[in-house]
Amino acid sequence: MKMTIKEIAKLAGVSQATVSKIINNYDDVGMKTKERVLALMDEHGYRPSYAAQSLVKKVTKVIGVIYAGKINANFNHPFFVEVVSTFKKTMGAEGYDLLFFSNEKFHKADENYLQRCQHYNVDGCIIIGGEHVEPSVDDLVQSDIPCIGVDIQLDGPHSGYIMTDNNQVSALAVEHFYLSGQREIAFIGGAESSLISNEREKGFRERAKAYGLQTPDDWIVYGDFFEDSGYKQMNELLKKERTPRAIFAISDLMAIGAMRAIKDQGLDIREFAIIGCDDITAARHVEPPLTTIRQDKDKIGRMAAYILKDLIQGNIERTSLKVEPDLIVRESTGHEIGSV
Amino acid sequence: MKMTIKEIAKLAGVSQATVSKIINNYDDVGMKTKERVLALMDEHGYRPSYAAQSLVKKVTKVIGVIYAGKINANFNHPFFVEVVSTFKKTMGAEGYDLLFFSNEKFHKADENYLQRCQHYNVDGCIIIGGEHVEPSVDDLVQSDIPCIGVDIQLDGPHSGYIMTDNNQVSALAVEHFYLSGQREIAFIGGAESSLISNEREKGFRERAKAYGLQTPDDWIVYGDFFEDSGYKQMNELLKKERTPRAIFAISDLMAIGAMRAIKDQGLDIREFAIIGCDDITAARHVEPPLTTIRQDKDKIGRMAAYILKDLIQGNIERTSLKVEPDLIVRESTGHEIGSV
DNA sequence: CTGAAAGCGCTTACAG
DNA sequence: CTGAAAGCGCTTACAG
Repeated sequence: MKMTIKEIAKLAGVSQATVSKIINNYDDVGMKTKERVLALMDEHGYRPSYAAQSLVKKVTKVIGVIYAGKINANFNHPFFVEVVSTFKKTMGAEGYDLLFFSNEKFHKADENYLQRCQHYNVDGCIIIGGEHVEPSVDDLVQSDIPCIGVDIQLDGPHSGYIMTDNNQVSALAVEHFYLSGQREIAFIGGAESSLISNEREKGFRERAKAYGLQTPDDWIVYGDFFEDSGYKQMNELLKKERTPRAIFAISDLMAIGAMRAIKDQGLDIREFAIIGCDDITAARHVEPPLTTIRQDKDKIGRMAAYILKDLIQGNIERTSLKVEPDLIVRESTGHEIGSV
Repeated sequence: MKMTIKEIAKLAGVSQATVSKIINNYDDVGMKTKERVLALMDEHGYRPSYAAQSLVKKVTKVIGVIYAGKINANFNHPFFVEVVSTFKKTMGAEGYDLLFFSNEKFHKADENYLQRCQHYNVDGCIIIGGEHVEPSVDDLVQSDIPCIGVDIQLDGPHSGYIMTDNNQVSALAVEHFYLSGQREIAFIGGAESSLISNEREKGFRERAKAYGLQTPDDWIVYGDFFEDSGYKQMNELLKKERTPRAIFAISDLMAIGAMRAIKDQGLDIREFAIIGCDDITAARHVEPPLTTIRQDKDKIGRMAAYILKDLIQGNIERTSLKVEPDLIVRESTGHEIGSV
């Protein structure tokens, strides 16, 4: 059933070498021979074996996909799934397939990303960054395998990384509050160990200062990006002596949790101004619809693919890119200027 | 840097064959030799080449993932992403990695799932079913490569499939309407070519009949599973001479669209009873929270993995499984009995 | 324009 | 308990 090059060669009455040259588009093969062989390959549905090819060539046309870190970098994470989806499409158009490493056996001490990449001989890989990244990621990044990081800073000899300009994320939120007449803002961050959360907090503080806005220290609290933590932190904020009216939560889920907390306290949600982050589907559907900062998932996925391709082809070496976020204004900040 | 078995053998002062036996856990190797070689492999981070191994062995420990059909079966589809996520975890625990085929080059006439599976020599594959499935899927399913289908009926010699009991999906919805005192129900289906939509419609009609409920023919309409189509179809329903008060939409997004249509018409949403399907995140957050029929994504993904494993090991041949859905009662059907 | 031969990194009877 | 040798399905100088 499954044919080999040898059988095709015999059928065509030529040597293996000739068939191989046709497969690999060498131009020193006679037209008639070529046509005959091509027809035969087509007829028998012949496809050269990946294993044999990759054993002798260096190229595999396979990209490894790694979700690094124990938290927030999962296959079904709503942000990353969009990024990876676009990445997959873009790489797919170039003929690459994606190999997703499972790390369920990772407690086994000898598991190691570099080894696995070498085992499969992938042409390159994409690393999705979560929190508490395994040290073995670094061995991979320092190797000569091209790597592109998303939301993780990679500094290997053939690596790059890409992420949203998180400073700008906060800038947009703070600016929008400022233009809405808010003068005091609370901040609900993610885990304190999170690179993303830290960048956004830094941007938040700087920008608030630049606009002369107040950000009392006890109005800066931390959740874990999920809804319940937003609910809990908002309740804490509402217990303070002075309570905030403007809240920037660095994930939509936390913002939604915060809205729920406000309602559950019997307060009027219309008297609060809330901004989230991500623009998940639910953001449009909560009451009131949530103003949010959207990351350009599409661009991130697409650029990650382009950069990785350039890295693989040796067109570039180290590189990094920040992608601009967008402000999406909805009613949770009380008005509808430029609503999308 | 990247070692071969030959180098390890030389370092250890034994033959390749001996090293190979150690890698493959043959038990006829001396303890001391084994330990020495193992230590060496560890020290040098040696990992046998996938290509070389798979060339000579039949097993690859790689599973192909195929999103078949042009519609509704995407990498980032909210339902399938959960299913595949659990599938990945379960297979991962067994040491399998997942290879996602890209089908961006698919217009190229010679693309063919069977060929690609053979090319990579995958141990088996999972096929996610959408609409308008490519005929080439059938060649794969009829081959001797084990296949497990999700939301697609597969009848190959070594294949199985799994999906929610769609008849039961409708049964739960109809029953809930019946118990809420509704006596006339409208139905918003998906594309008419959709297997899932057809099963649900069939179940809906049968069960409504069994309960003696009215389902006027012009109250049975079709969208495309997305929000806007629900909005549009609901508007059509509201133009009828007699308009429905109870609506079963076979996706949450369409249900949410329908709710929006009702509100936009200036009608009181509280006078309608609406049931969706899927239990997406937004279902909890719309006003009023949406009653829905939840599919057990986790179980589907897990069972798909178990079945595929059994298929690969030859423990079973053809098989199929229906998974029970759950009714999640929220306020869109007017009361809160047994709310989750 | 075509083919013989070596080699890619492994595994597996087989012989000792 | 260990190793020499053939073979898995390809590609690539090289010679003709």
